[in-house]
Amino acid sequence: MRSLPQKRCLACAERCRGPADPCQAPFPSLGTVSIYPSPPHMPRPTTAAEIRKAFIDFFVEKAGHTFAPSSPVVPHDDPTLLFTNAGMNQFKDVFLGRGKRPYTRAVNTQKCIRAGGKHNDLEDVGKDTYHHTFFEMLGNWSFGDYFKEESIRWGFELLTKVYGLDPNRLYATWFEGNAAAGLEPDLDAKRIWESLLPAGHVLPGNMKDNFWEMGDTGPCGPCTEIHFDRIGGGRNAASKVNSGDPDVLEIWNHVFIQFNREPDKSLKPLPAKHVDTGMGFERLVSVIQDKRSNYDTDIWAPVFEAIRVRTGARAYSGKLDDHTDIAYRVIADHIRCLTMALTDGATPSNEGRGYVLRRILRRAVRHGHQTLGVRGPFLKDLVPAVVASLGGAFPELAPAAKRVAQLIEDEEIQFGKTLERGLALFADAAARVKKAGGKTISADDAFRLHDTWGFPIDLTQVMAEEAGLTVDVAGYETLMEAAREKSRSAGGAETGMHFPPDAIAKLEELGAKPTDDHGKFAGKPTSATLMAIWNGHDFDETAEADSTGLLAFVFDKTPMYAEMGGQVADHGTFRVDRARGHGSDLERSSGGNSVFVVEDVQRAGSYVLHIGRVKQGRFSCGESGQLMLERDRRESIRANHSATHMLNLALRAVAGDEVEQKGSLVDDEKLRFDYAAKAALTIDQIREVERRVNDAIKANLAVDAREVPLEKARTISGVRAVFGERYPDPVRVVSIGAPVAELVAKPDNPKWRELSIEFCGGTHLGTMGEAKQFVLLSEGGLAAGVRRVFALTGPRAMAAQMAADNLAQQIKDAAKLDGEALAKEIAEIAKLMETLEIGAVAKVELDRSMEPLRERAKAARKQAEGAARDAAVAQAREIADAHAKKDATKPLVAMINGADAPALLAAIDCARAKLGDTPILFLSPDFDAGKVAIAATSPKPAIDKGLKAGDWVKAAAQACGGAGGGRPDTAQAGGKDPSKTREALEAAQAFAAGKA
RNA sequence: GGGGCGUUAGCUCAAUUGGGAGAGCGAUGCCUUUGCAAGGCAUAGGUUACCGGUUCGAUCCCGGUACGCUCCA
Repeated sequence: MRSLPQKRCLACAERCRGPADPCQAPFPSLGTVSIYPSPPHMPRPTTAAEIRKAFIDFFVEKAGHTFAPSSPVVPHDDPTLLFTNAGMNQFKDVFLGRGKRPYTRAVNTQKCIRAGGKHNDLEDVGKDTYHHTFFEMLGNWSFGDYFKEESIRWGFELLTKVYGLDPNRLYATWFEGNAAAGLEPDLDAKRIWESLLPAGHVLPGNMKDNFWEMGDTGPCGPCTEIHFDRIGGGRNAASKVNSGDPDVLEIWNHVFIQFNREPDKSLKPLPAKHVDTGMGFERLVSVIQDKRSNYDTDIWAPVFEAIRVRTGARAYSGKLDDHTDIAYRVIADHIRCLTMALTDGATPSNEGRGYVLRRILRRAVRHGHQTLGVRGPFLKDLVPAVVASLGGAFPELAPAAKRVAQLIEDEEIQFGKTLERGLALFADAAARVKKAGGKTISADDAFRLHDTWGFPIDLTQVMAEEAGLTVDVAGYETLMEAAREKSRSAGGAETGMHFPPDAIAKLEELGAKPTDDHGKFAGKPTSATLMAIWNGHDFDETAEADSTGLLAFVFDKTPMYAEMGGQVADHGTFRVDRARGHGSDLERSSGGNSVFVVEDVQRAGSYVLHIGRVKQGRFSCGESGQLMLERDRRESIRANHSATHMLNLALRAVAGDEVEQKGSLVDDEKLRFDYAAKAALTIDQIREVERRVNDAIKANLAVDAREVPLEKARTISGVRAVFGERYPDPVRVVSIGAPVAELVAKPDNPKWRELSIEFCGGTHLGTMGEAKQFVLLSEGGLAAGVRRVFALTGPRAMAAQMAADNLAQQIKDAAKLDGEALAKEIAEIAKLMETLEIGAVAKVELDRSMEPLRERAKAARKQAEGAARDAAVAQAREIADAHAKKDATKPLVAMINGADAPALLAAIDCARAKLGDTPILFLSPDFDAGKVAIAATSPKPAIDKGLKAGDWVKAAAQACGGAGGGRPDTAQAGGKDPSKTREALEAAQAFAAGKA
């Protein structure tokens, strides 16, 4: 390792080349920026690791940026996003005006995945040199701080001075404007670039290339792209910019965010202007290392080597259309993506992002199996190579490696099963085609193989080819498109209230102060002033009871908790009681109270929105009144939230330290807790978890919450923080069992590990005793490696306990019953156990105590069935013997007592054995059930004469109000009127006589 | 979020106009064999996932729920 001193350069001009030298000629237009230090004298970064480090160092050291580590590729708090797909994702709230950071300049390398969403590069991976599902995005950001001038000039300096790229090979594009969209050209960017680059290297660009939008709505603005010509040599490559030429490629995009795209498609200027830049790391490395393909850089070499060793394939040779090389690229890309996504907490599954991961994995497996000839799981063995190559930049990889490899192996095995089943189904389809003399696997078969059984279409094609068949791919595509359309068209409508960033800005303009919500923890009735009324589109001055739809009220202060951190919002009311002196004289004289019912509470920037409806009267901005929350609801939520913390602690104690919170939901009815764990909890573990939480309740442990500086708070031993979550500074620490002050006084005390200490902004109990009782309702799997438990507290928990106790008693009482009464009672109890809320432990115990009862009921049922059958057979024997003595050839019609359909059939069998070729019909009335069972058999000779058993029983059944049928040789029927048994018998006799 | 498919004995799976729930493997017992491997015979094992509906009758048809597989967004 080289380690040269990083001296600041004082005579940079000697080494710096290029048209603009910031060391010598600082940007004249920028007072503060011009004095940033000169680039350090260090060797040109050449390895990927050096290049990454140089980027971050440049912005941190030169321009006061804060290094903000990459957020996880799995966004924890953005449901609109499948994966983190750009560097700005973690700052989205800042751009939307909803959040703030303690800094205004940030830099990082962001882990990104582009697959499955709006940006989907999955299908392109392997075919070219630059598409990846996983990649790093280098970026620097300004949050209402510097703008175009600094951003462009620093970018230029980094590329030319630090990385040593030749300015004559750089090109820049600027937004030319769009009259139709009402957008001015970005002449600022044009001017700045013209001062830096050779003439002819600064090019206008259109809406598509140079106007950036985050999505259909949201922040947007013009951007300027920096392109690099790999060939150089003094040529002018301007015509090749943005033309798809792989040798002239975009490397860095600087976006200047200054507008917000509204739902009605109009553009509104943002209150604060931002800079968002992104530079593809892998691409930059290829440029600096002078390789024509990203895959030829040192980023991929270790992963390729691991693939070679594991699969025994020949070495990677970098050819574009060579199948082995394609397989190398696909597998290397996909294993990087999978390792990172799984490390960050995603799991392969059958929906959402998990499904994207499953597809990625299967694609890699197929390339390995089909092209490289591997058998069995092998991707899992490549994880260490990824960790080795990326673990330095992303320290979270190494500790997760073992778990990730296990997940991958499980998934590979599962895919193996899918393939095996698919192969069998394919063989079936192929055999059918061949039998019919065809040559083509039908579109239906191909589609079903894919859609229902997950058998990939290209595999079907390969298999068909080997069997000398073809596949109707065109028809398959048609079916596929139809299925896609069906999925798309079924999109649901969005609900809720839209509160755009410019509404926040307008509130600020109107001088509305941020909502003071310090009272939310106490939740006491608060006298508040109505500052603004938002109707979903505009601000109103007043609101009346007959106005339809939801409104959002903003107050100067509030006792209500807005939905956050998995805790639901408070409900409540806002009242103006004019008789008591609120409101204007006019309104008072008009009399009456006004009531606004709050159904939801949301945060928007620093404001709290109280969303609901006017129930009575009218409201005007500026009025004061009482804000009150629903007390019972809040109490239940508090109990459930504190219990959730204790549950987290208890789970860790019982199921091991690897228990990692994956999410939680606390509302007024229950609590839900998701966590990562290898195995399901045993019933004993559930009992133990329950006991621990209940012990805390019995001990009436005090719950304390206090804000602590983040740095300090992180040092408290045993503190629980949700992975990937962003915490404010200072952070609120919630501790159960010791005052926060004590924790902070001695943060490394190992005793704290036994307490529940979490970063949490939710509302909690004063003492655990208020929760009264805790019952764990159920435990189950959510996805591979993720478990979910539901639990209750307070009155609901007590009710669950009582229900369990009652059922236990009911089961005890049922033990005294016998026969049918017992069976009925068992069914009754089973139904109650399904419908009632009962603890998981109680459920298992009740089930166990039911077991002997079920056994007994079953034995009794079998015995009863056996007895009924024996009785029926005994009667049949007598009847048959008597008949044999009289006239064995005549059809036999007789009544049997107390036989149901199966018993009748047994009786028929018995009689037939004795009588040989005699047609037999038995029937048996059941007066209790109001039914008549009928069964008949007819031997071949009788059938030939027209006595078909099916018709015979039908004739008998119709005579007693029923119907029936069956095969000519055996048939069953039933009547509904036992009082007409005689008629049925006569009808059967008559029918048989007519045929014989 | 929307589709498709599945759930039958301990396991793998059959069962068509809706009419008597089966096979193979495994288990158990007995027989054969000096013993083993094995073979022969017999037996047990089922609320056809759950709930409701249609029907004289539902594994089968219809609706719902749960779980699993799978495709799409």
